[in-house]
Order: sequence, then C-alpha cells, then structure tokens
Amino acid sequence: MARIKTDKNISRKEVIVSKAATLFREKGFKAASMRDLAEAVGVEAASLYNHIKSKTELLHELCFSVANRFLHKMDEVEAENISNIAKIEKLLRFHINEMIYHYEEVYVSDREWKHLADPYLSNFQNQRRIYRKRFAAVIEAGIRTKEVKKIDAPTAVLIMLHAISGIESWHRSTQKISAAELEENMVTILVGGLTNP
Amino acid sequence: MARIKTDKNISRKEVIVSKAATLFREKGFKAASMRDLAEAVGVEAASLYNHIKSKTELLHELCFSVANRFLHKMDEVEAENISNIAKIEKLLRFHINEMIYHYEEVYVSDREWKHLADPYLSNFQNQRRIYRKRFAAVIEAGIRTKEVKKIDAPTAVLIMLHAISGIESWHRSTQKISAAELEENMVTILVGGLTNP
DNA sequence: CCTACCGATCGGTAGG
DNA sequence: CCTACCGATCGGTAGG
Repeated sequence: MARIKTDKNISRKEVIVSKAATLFREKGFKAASMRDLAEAVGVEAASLYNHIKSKTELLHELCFSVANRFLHKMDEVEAENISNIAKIEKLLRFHINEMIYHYEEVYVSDREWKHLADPYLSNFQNQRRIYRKRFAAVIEAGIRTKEVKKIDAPTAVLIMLHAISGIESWHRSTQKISAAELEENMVTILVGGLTNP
Repeated sequence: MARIKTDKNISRKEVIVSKAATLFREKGFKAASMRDLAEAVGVEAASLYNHIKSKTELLHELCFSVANRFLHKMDEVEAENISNIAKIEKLLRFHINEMIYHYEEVYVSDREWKHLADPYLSNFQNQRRIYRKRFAAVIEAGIRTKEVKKIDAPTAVLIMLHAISGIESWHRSTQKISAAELEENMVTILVGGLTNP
C-alpha cells in the first residue's frame, strides 16, 4: 500500500517535470505559467505544489539532469583507449542523439538556464565551462598528434556544440531526412571541418 | 526649431530600441520589464510610450531590421559572378561579422522572435524559411559543380547558421582571440567541412 | 487534490 | 516627461 503510494507520487512528479520541459521549450521559462502547466497535467495550479517546491525547482531539475548526463559521458569517453578524432566523433554523436531523442529537456537546459537563481546559476555555468574545457582538451590533443587541423580549440568547441543545437529546426520541421541521415551528415561536415586533408 | 525637435525624437527612440536590445538579450524578452527599460534610458516607465507604441513593437523592430539586413545581403551575393564556394564564404563572413559587431540585435532576433505576435510572427518565420532555402540553393549548386561534398544542403545550412550563433559565448568571454582570428577559425572549420578534399 | 485568496508585478492609459 | 493609477496575471499559501 505504502509502496504503491510512493510509486504514484514519483510518477506524478515525473509527469510534471516532463510537461514542464515541453512548456518551457514552447513558450520559454518566463512566459510559461504554472496555470499553463497545471492545465497540461490536468489539475489545478495549487495542486502542483504538493509535488514540487517551486517553478524554479522544475528548471534546475531539468538543467542539472541534462548537464550530468553530458559530464558522465565525458568521463567515459576520456577514459577510452582510442584516437582523439574517435573521441571527438563519439562526443558529437552523443550530443546529436541527446538532441534528437531528449529534445525538450536538452533544449530547455541549453536556452533557459539563464533563469536559474544564484546558487544554481553559478553552479550550472561552472559545470558548463568545465565541460567545454575538457572537450577543447581532446581537440588540442588531436592537434598535437596531427589528427586535427591547427585551429583554436575553444572556437571549435563552440562551433560543434552550437551547430548541434540547430537540430532544433530539424526536429520542428517536416523532417525530410531521417535521424540517422541527419547524424551522418552532421558528423561528415563537423569532423570534416576539423581533420587534416 | 521643428527640425531640431524631430532629430531629438528620432534619436530618443533609437536610444530606447538600442537599450531594449541589450535588455532583451540579458534577461530575455518576457523577463525584461518596461520599468527596467525606463531605468536604463533614464526616464519613468510611462514616458517611454511617448516614443513607442508597445513592448512588442520594440521586439519586431529589432527582429525585422536584422532579417532585412540578411535578406539584402543574400540578394547581393546571389547576383555576384563568383564560385558557389566563394558565395558561401561571403555569406558566412557576413553572418560572423553581424554577430560580432551587432551582437545584441542579432542575438535577440535569433532567440526571442518566438515572442512576436501573430501578423509579425508568421511573417518573420516566412522570411527566415525563405532565407534558408536560398542559402541551401547555393550549397546545392555547389554540390552540382562538385565544389561541395555530397551532403544534405538544408542540414548544412542549419549547422552553419547555428555554429555562428556560438559567437555569443566568445562575445561574453574574456576574448582570448581577436575578432579576426575568430572569423578565420570559423571559416576554416565550416568551409573545410563542406569542401571536397 | 480543490476553493479561495494574497501580495507583487506586469504592460499600458489618463491627464496634466 | 511625470504622477497616479488600472485591470490582468503571476507564483505561491492557507485550510480543508
């Protein structure tokens, strides 16, 4: 009995967080109201507060769950015994797939984090900065081994990460090409832009 | 006398639009209040309405002035008698420079257009779709002449345009590399990603 | 989970 | 350009 109740609470909260992701993506964090969210969930606005503490709590749950997935993947890839180009490609494919299959959350984490309040805000910005430095370090290692062109590594990271966020437009469109084709095209262009001919 | 008064009104409005761009970029359109804007301009909130009609008017002035600049440049480049790769490079360099030197406006036009109201909203989305199709057409022409790799042209456009929006992070950062270096690095990576080896 | 409601803030107007 | 102010909407709470 108690078990069932617990499960139900958890799944209720998960529904709220998930609907919040969709809403924050569609309207932006500020423009999406708790009344909108309540309607999407199918309850009155006041009832949401039995499951969550505040609107901002929803935002930082979304932002940090996404950030943690990327940092975790980075740990994994750094530890692998493969070429630097192969590492870069693995990271790119992970980003692309995250964007395709966890679109709403990743989009919100990417574009709405500035509305976080300050213990979380600086924490998030920090994690982000660290992630990019680690990514740039992989590129720099690739430049040293001559796998990669002599370019400014932080600029390359910026290009990669933002290029992938363009999948947003693909996701919204009628999707003339498949997810697999999209992934191959992106990897071809981005890895092709880095590698020495 | 009348002349001076007219000039003063024009420049007053320009100050308001410009401060609005900065504010909308910093906080997002919804989170930036007219009271914030009034403070930045140095007047009371109510006084703003002697120069502008509404908050949304500020947004669509920003969005459309940026969109028009890009469409105008596209006209110009299409008409030139140069290779397709050279056209792509010209467009990229224009985008990069717009992002570097008109950062606030371009950023707002890129990220806040979804808060436009509906005659303007669909109009803006239309212009954007047309622009991207024309950009893709240049890439497709380049594929036909074998200047460019066989890739999906709309995907390539997505990557280019979003990659360049990454300059935002460069702009906010301590700027370890110069604008010129940034431009060369971006062109190297992006054009290198498209061209046949 | 709902009804009832609060204080704050919003975009914008009236009138001078 | 300002003072004064309005109706709407916001995130969130009390109490059941």
